[in-house]
Amino acid sequence: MIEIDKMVDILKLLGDKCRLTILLLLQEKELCVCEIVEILQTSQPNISQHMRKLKDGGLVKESKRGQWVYYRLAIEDKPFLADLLAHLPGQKEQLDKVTCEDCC
Amino acid sequence: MIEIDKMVDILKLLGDKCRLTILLLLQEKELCVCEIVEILQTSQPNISQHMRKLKDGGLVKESKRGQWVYYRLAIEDKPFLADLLAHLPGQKEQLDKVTCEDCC
DNA sequence: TCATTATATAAGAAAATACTTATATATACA
DNA sequence: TGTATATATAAGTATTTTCTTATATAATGA
Repeated sequence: MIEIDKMVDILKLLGDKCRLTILLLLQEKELCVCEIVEILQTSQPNISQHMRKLKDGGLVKESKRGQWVYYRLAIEDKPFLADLLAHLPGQKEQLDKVTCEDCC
Repeated sequence: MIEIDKMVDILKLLGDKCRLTILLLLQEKELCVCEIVEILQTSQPNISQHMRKLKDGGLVKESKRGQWVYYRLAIEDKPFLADLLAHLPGQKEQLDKVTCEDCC
């Protein structure tokens, strides 16, 4: 059982196209900021700020490796979220477009 | 399968404490505007505007009966929403507080 | 028809949100 | 140590959102 306020916070995070797409991407595999920037075609600070919100909301976790910061999905404790994401189109094609040559 | 944009719209609707609580209430039974106003302790125009958003988003349906407008949940086509609501505390106690003497 | 009640709509204020540009921090490597 | 790259943070702006107050619409019943 989740408290309403907590759920509202989570749903606010999901109710943004950029962040929802990021979560879909992370479903496939962990990604670094620069990869997400390239896939979503937006600015680096924009993604960085979205990632901080997702991290603060407990939906992703980060691991620093070298100069890169990799983010991965962290919703094991929120099965309804996995169910929700499963109702959305996969983003594998988006991932194929980005190669490590581009950034990391 | 649902399009991302459509899902974002739905999640924006849910990412508000007032609207999310309304959906939880409607899970129990259909309610008229004045009942929701009393339970949520807010203004009538506020609820009326929230109901219009929920209606426009296809999450509730209305039936006019006399001077009253009753709203009911309309998420049969969105099973992930029912699943999500099931993870939240029920609102039956809130409903008990309101009697038909108060308004309708 | 007039007054009352329920609901909707309109307009405006205040707050929250998303994005931009500029800058700071941190790591890698020559 | 100095430069380049990746990421984060700060500050400002523009947009969106929520709520309020005032008013309109619609149904009821005397």
